[in-house]
Amino acid sequence: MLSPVDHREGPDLSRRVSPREAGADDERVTIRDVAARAGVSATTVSRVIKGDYPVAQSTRTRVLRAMRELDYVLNVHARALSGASTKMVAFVLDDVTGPSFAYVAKGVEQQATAEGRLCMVCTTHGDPARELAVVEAMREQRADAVILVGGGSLDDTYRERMSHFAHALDKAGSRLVLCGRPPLGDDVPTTVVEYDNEGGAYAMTSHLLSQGHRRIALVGASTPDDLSTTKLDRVRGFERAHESFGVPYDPDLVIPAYFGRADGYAATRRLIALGAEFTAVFAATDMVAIGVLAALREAGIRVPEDVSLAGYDDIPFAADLTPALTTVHVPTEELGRTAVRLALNREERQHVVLGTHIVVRDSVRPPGRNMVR
Amino acid sequence: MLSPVDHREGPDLSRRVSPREAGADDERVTIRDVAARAGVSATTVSRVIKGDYPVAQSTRTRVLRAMRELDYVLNVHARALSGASTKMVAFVLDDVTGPSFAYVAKGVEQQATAEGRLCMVCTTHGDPARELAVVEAMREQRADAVILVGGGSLDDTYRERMSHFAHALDKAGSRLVLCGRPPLGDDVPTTVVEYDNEGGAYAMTSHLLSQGHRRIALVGASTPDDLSTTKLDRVRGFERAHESFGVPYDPDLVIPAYFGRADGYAATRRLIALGAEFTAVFAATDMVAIGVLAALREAGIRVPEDVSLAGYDDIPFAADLTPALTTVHVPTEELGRTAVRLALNREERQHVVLGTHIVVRDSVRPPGRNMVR
DNA sequence: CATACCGTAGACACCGGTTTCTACACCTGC
DNA sequence: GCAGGTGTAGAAACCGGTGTCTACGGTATG
Repeated sequence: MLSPVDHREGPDLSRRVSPREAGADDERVTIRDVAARAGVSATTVSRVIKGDYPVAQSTRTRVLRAMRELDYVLNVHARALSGASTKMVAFVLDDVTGPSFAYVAKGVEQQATAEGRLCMVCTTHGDPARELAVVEAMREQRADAVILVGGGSLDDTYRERMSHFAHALDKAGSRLVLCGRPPLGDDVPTTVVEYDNEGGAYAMTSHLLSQGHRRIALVGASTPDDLSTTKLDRVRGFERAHESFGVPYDPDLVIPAYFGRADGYAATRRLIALGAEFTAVFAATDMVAIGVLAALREAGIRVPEDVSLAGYDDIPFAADLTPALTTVHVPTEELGRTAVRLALNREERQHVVLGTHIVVRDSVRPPGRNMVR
Repeated sequence: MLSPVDHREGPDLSRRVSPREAGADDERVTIRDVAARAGVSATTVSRVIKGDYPVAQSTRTRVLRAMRELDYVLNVHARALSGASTKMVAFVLDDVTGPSFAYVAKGVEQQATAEGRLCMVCTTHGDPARELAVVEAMREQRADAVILVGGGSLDDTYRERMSHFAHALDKAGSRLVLCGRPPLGDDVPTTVVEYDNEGGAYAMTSHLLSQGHRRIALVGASTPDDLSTTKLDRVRGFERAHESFGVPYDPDLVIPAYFGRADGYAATRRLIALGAEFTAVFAATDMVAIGVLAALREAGIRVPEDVSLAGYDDIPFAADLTPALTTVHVPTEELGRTAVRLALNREERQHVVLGTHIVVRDSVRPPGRNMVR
């Protein structure tokens, strides 16, 4: 409850400009208030806080006591303004409720905390325009790093503007991180943390083929309006595995679909209605797999007795489905941790690809006689 | 690639105080650089940005062009320092990967965006000390609102320090929001958004009782070291329903457990090993229910033929379990949205309780003859 | 013709820490 | 007894916007 303004100075130049006078109790305590109470200068208080300059023990004690008594809280904006890092990383994703995104978020948060950073989260709902706007906002915030998660757009003007941001952030001492999406180009200063999308799809398709499946439906290929790199890579792995096994695949079994539960469900119903022949379904994500499972079950098709089912992502619930879902594990948490670590420790390699591997559970079996249709 | 500094000005008063000279390419563009390029004062540029003061159209155009050419980015810290709101809300939760938390987060993010705010996320991993530290950090950030999600601690010194923060934030024009946890006291300036934990538990227990169940195991009661209010309320609903029905409940069937999948699993195995008699299990959360389900299945007990199972929270996967889980719906997204809305629009009521309701699916049936054991 | 007013724009202090440069007391050494 | 060093502390400029006060050209008014 100390007056925040020192009145020792003569009445001549005082009060003249004091916007403080209005609200009687708007008491924000500044470093100078602490200084006044401790009987030292603001400089000394600052030094006590930072601890990087010798301050006599007795002085330090007085200052600390004054801080406590006044309930002093540092103003990060003032600190940031005078050149210090903001100690903040920004994290941009499609949707917090995406089960894998949440785990990336956890990894980011974990590592950010470990490195003494706070964490901003922004969602884009898959809108590239909003993503660009959000990145711009992060430039205003002077974030230490801006982490973009999830498959990016391949649109040219989008890539160009994103490259611009990468350069701008770089010049400002910050960093653009692409997490789970491919680089923007060799000359663009970014940190890239990918995982082996194609390899996982290749491994899973190989697993299905080696179990004897010859007609595998892939649900979740690219739609004309969504050319996300994640999809492209997963489809490529699917194709490459067929080539390796010398097994041709039926293009009619490669079904474009978004990555939601409802999309898997709808696609499968359509597939069944069309009378397509298949012994296994490879869903491009576990969410899609859940939809596929529901549609199959509804049609009286048993999994895995009649049709095998594989997913992608290894979301936490994959193991709790009935049957437990065979899927591709993606190191989501590690993805987030790595993104932050690399962005803040620039001496490390700035492009890594994390491995994926298949997790065999109960939803895949060799095909029986009773092939669908 | 435009030179960020305008050199037209005479050499008379320039360069005098220019710490910029050192690093050749550390080009941060300020409002004054824009002003120089547009041939106006910094004040005018500021007015063009804010748009709350008349600026001649021709001047505005010149300024906007200069901003574009220099790739000017506003500095939010400078703005925040000179009194403006930070346009940020902070969001503090246990764990981003908790399925219900993610939905609260989504609601918070949604509403924050709608109100032109950015969103900080911090996790505490259930540690009250860390929660206090995080709230302190948010005070430093001058966030417009600090939203605490999830059952809080009942510890006295914790409550006292949290009350202190509430008062401090209030004085600073900010707001502490308790989301899904009870008020700290009448004199503490907080916004409280709860949901009817007890009512949901009451409704679900009533549902089970009305189906004829008389021996219902409650998995997920309070442990001595975790007296979270969420648990307490759910147990109370369970008890109150029994009273209403005039059915005594067996205290041995009220099992303390944490809220994880593994906890439900372990508790159920213990229950079975002990030879407890029950026809239904009410899991205190859906995650617990998943563990319970796994343990029952492992023991050869069918759900719902042999034992009925009910959950709490209505997480997105509840409908995809086999059998689809009967559970209590919690309006998580609305919880998040409401929290932000009330905190930023202070004229509304600052304490609301959202409703919960049961969602009947396939995991509950009237008890058959073959009761366990 | 002088005064008043309107629209527009600049000067300058200020927000709250940080940093550089300077200052002073005290001690050491010759 | 004085030059030089060391430990500690303060004054003032600065970071980059914003608010307030003043100023100036031009038109409307008495």
